[in-house]
Amino acid sequence: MENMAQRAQISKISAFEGQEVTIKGWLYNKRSSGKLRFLLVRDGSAIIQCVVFRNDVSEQVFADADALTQESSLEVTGTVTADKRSPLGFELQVKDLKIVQLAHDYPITKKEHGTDFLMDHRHLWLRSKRQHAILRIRHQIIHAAREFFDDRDFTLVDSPIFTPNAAEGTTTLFETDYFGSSAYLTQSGQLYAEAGAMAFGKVYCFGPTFRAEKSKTRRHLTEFWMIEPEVAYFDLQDDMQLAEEFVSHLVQSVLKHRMPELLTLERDISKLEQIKAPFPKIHYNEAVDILKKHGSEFIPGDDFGAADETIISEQFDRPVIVHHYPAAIKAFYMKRDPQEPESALAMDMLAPEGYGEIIGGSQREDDYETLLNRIHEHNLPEEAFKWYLDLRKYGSVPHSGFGLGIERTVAWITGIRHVRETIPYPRLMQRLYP
RNA sequence: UCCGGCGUGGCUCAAUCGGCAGAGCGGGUGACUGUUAAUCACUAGGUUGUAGGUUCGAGUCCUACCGCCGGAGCCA
Repeated sequence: MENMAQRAQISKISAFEGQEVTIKGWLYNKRSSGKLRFLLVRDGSAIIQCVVFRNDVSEQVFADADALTQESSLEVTGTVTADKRSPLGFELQVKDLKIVQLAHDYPITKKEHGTDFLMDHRHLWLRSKRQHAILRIRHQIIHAAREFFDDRDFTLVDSPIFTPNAAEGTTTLFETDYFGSSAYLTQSGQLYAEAGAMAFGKVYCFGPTFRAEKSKTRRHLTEFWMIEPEVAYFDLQDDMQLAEEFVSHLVQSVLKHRMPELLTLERDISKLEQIKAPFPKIHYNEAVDILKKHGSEFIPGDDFGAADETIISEQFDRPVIVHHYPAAIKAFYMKRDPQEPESALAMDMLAPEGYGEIIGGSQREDDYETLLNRIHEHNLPEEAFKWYLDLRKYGSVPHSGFGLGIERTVAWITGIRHVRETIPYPRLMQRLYP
């Protein structure tokens, strides 16, 4: 391949109409008809059909086109032409072709495969259209999340992954050996974010979190990503408003920038278009009334099960925030409402269409003595929380925050059933490879 | 951990009442000048998850084990 045509990215190919370009990529699929070979070439940005006509190329080039197998890497040079038959709108009339490497027996074929097989080949599965669409939307959601907080003058203050103690008990933590003593993988960055809020006013952290729960459902991973804002001088009302504006922004950003991907996934766009703040906000007791009305066997005072969450969320056309949960079922650090001491100033946001809880948040306990008592009541080691208690000793203020699970949010917005496809390499109870 | 389901070529599946293990895709060979999961012809490819049992005969029935899937609990 001696000629030096300009290099083109397929997604930007319209700018090169009529010109000769070189595309470097991989063979996505190949079809043929007589003296024609249709090469579907992908370069990571998009897929373009490259047409090889026997009379236009050397014998060697035509033979190479014939020999190409699925996912072989190649460089192809030709003229960009507009074509109404093409989904992209453009094709490449091939003049020259160079095989970079010939792939043998690519395991993922054009017919359907089972999830377990595909997950065993997750490193290759990422090349498929559907996975591209999902992961590009994930990228958009993460971009929009950072953009949202950055535009509001939040500072990114990340929390550690190794932690000496548990935020809410130790049973669901992954324990690791840390130079002879124990360290746990974090299950929330929140406590550290609180320290950040006392230093910077408005902060967020964004990173992976780990839960050793033996959960086998479509909503659970053992390793997932969470974005957690925390704000000083913020009460529960402020927190709920921030949460609804945040989620609204994520959805609108995906609608604005990732419509082709949503269409690839056959997402019902009308369901997303109505996701605009404000969201409905209901008291825990109102949620209980809804469950009663719909014949649930729910026992007031308990936390909602998956079926209960679905019943509640089905009453609304956008995410619903449930607040004032019984303090008894909530974490030790949540502040109780002085007006109703049995209730925590806590809130959860339930996504529509049965995707479950995507946000959990609260106003935090800011009184030193009260928090110390809670730590004792929950049988947590006081020593490990000394630094956390310091925050209540040196200029304590009301503050609130929440955590949003990225994978559940991606599953909901993309409309895919299971969270395992919303992360490049899902970690599940039975899945640690690749 | 509990409940339910499924293990058959590389992949996705079929095989009637217990009676010759089959198809499509992928691989190989060939045909075709506009294919869209191209199509067509030919071809290779099997210890039916493992171990035992019932039977003249087991992919099919029974027992145990292993693996996976779905759901529950817990949570984001």
